[in-house]
Amino acid sequence: MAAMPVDLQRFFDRDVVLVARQLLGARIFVDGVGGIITETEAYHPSEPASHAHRGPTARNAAMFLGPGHVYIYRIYGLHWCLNFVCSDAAAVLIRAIEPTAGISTMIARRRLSAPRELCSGPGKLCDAMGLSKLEDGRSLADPPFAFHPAAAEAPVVVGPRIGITRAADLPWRFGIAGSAFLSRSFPRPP
DNA sequence: ACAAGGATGGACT
DNA sequence: GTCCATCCTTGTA
Repeated sequence: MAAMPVDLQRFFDRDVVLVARQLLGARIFVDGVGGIITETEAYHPSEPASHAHRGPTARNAAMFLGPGHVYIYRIYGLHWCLNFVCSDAAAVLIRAIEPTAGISTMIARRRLSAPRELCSGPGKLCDAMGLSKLEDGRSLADPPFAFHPAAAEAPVVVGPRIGITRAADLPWRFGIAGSAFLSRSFPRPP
């Protein structure tokens, strides 16, 4: 296993809400299949929606491996969800990606051809990129992963996180404004 | 030992 | 909009 490159370590070893914002526009590939991150959510152990809120367990062990690792868990007994670990066992859930590479592979895995449906949800993008428990705890610096930070900051829309019951008021969901590749639309500001 | 329920997606009305 | 598949982790006894 290669050492975590300094720049990757630095990118993720910061406040999880800042990282979640700055991940918009970054690119992630798994064996060359992937694209541009368009939607994220931040989870911090200090709030009860985080899987690390009650400390280390067998499931969340990857959250305690340090910044730049991948945490993948199963949800509702059938889907996988991809997270990037930050400082303090916090993590960013990747909710949507705009596919740019390996699209024919994604179409084969998803058995759908509409580009907008390939990675527009946390479970969908794991299916499209072939991610499962096997990749849980691996480093983003090592194969099969390739990660490239965003070149420029994208215009951001903000809203409450999806599908949670606790700490549901925190505005910790972020998306690229105007993107056609979000999991669902953001609520209009009041 | 056991019951509850979840950071979802797809099918359907 | 509603319904629910499916299973593993977790809290509680």
